[in-house]
Amino acid sequence: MFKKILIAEDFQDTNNGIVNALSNKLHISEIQEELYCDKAYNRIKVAQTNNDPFELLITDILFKENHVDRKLRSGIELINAIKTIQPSIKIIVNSMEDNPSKIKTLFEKQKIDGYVCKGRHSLDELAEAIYLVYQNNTYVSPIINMVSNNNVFVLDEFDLSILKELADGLSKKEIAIKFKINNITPSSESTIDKRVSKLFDDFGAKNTTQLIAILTRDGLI
Amino acid sequence: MFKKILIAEDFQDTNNGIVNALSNKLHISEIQEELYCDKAYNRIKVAQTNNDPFELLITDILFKENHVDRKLRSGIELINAIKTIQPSIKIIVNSMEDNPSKIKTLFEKQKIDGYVCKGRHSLDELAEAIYLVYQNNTYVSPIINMVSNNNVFVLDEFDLSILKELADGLSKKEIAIKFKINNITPSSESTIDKRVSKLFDDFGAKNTTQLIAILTRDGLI
DNA sequence: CAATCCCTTACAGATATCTGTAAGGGATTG
DNA sequence: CAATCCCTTACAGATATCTGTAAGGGATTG
Repeated sequence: MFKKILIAEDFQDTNNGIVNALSNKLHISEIQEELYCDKAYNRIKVAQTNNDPFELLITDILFKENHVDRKLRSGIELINAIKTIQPSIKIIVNSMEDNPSKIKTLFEKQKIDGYVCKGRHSLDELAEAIYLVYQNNTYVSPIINMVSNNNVFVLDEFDLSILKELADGLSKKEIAIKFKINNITPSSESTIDKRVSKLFDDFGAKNTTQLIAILTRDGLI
Repeated sequence: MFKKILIAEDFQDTNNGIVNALSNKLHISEIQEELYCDKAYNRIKVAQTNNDPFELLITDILFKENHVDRKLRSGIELINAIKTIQPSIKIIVNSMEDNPSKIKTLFEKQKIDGYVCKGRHSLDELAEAIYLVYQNNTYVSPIINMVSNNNVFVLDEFDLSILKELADGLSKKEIAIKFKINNITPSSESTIDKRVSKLFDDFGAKNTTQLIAILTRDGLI
């Protein structure tokens, strides 16, 4: 079993709960914890320099802002940074996110080894995840339906650019002008119109306002 | 100090963390925990019937849905239900919510005794809150600026009705018709227009789409 | 009780949104 | 290489949005 684990999680109660559970259930000798991404990064870097590296990182995605200046602003940035200095480290993400396509991206881009969705069985699932990841397998919380995700409509970069500008209060004419200035193509108002109308169909929205409401609520923009 | 406490919190890790911390720090003899609102309610009811009531409830606001049928769907509903059977019980809410006006409402309507915002100091704050609430004082996490809230624009019921319909894709004309049918007054399209325009100013939005984006992101609708 | 304030409502005019039609052009197919 | 498909673009017409003006009416103020 893993001997040295780091937990990065900004909620003190959750952090504490994980440490306690892992100490009791899995008998891991060294569990350290950090409340900030930057500190977690430094700790992993130092451990590696001292030839006593961490074997597993358990991290959240969202970290609350506060007055402290920080370079790494999210679990994703933390993982990216750590993977460049210690690519072999195992990573399990423990977060509230339940959007399958976002979790899929974590496995594909961040090359994580396990995903545990915070909920009524987090701790049991986390123990299971650690067990499987130790054996070079992957783990995803059963509540996340990774299969049905194939039918879900995917927003590409162009769609997202349009949607973000709309949520920012720009009219389609203004977006067309902005795209032309920034050499984003296609850029005609008509094409933007067409794209947004297609999204109405995909997401069952009657107009732009409802579309933005749906996507904002789902955290897609 | 309190002798009998119930914790209602659906995240197993958080729940576990709170129980551990309170056992160690405050030496409270009886700490029970529940992952569901309905079960928390029953436990409090039974304890009261047996003349061994809980003295303090620590609860979250949001509870994840799952396949289980449930009557009480949120911490707020749980508090309301409990206050009707045991008005004297002390209540501390422990949640991610950081909107001052929503927290203010909890104190005014749900008559809670303390509010702890989940974060890097949750456990320390929770211990402090329990200590103060035991002495019949109230507690609010310092990060919540309850004072500046006075300047924050408040959405009344009428504003909310309009905004929810807009987010649901109805045009202003359709909203006017719906209001007339449901005898919600005022109901003219012109008045609805005016209200929404005022909200543009309040929240710095250029149009309806941006307004709904802002309010949805902030969780106000 | 007259003046004032605030809310509701109507209406008008300039834009913006939404839907549908159609043309053109690059890429793919047979 | 002709046919087809898909994407981009333009344009038109019906609605919807947004802003501003103004009238009326109830509540408050002096």
